[in-house]
Amino acid sequence: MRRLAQELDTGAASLYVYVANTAELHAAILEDLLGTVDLKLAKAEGDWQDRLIALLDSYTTVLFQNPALARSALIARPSGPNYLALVEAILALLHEGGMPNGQAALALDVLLQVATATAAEQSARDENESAAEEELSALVETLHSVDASSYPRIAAVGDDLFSGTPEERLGWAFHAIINGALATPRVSEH
Amino acid sequence: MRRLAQELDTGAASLYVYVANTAELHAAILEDLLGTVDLKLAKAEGDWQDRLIALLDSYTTVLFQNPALARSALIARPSGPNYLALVEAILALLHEGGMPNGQAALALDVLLQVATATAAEQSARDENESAAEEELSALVETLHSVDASSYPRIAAVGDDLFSGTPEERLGWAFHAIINGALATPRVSEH
DNA sequence: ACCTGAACACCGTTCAAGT
DNA sequence: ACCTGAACACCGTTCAAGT
Repeated sequence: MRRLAQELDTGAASLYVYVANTAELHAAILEDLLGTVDLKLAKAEGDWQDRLIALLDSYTTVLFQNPALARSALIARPSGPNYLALVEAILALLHEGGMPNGQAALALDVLLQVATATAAEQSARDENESAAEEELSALVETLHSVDASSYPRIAAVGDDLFSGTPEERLGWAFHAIINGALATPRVSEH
Repeated sequence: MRRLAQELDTGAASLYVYVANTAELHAAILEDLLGTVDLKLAKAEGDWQDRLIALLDSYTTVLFQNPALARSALIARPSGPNYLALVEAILALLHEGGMPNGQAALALDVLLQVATATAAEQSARDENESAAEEELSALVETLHSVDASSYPRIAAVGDDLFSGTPEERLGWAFHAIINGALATPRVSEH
């Protein structure tokens, strides 16, 4: 609030004429930013699943550009036209892939959540790079030096826990969620 | 920091002898809290998949108990023995279900991320209940009154976007991710 | 080695007073 | 209706000085 007010050469109090609180401000900025998501990716050629993943990648990239926003997007979702257009595009692709509505509604949530959370995670690292590197190397060290008799599965999986680029890992996650959503009926057996 | 210091009848500065910053403090508290996750659920009777979901539910419940912590857990993961034990238990169940190591490593990430993000989302709502209710009803209203010709898929899916309890929705997400992870090889075709 | 008070540099939000 | 300054009630972190 104070930073934005300064940018606008006014006092922070003045902003409260236009916005109720910081959460609302964040949601408004995000809604605006969502205008830069490339919706044309949904209508390109190729497999519906690949187009959906391209669209989700575009959404993730947009969030990556604004660290603090990604974090608040996890909590306060926007509801403007740009957000609706993104939701519509995702639902349309899931429909094209033959996913029943009930499952598509849930898949939408999980896909956006994973994309948003990944951006939030990564952007936090950007803000404090040295600390993040230290923490990661500490975790890698811990997991490597882990006692194979106490933690046999961690030892067995080993390097796989960290292998692959973030992009590959996120791409796999999208694929897995889409595949799983297709195969998982909504009224399950328990 | 200041609140914890007050609780301990000391100044905030004193805490920096034991902890480098707030992120480290949060990670330490979370690591401690993870000791209350019920790992016995992994060794109970029944389907490995149901046991895995019970374990993930237990993890989610623990995070629900501490709102602020869930949010920071998305960014700074702990690396203590309780965290390792949880990771080991999840990997063991995925192994029991016949999931290859490479896929299990990625599935672990996605499952914990979804659980953590869900707790973070929900806990933020707890902190400002009235604002959250308003926001949700505004979103429901928006999605209901949406122009069916501009957003046909949103209109078609309709109530499914909000149906089901949070528990059911999260349970479905876990199921879908596990199913998808089993069916999605790591080196994909693109 | 551990603790302290005080200070620095920030936040979001409210409110009476102005135009 | 919109804007302002000032204040309130917070933060995390640092640092010189104490024990």
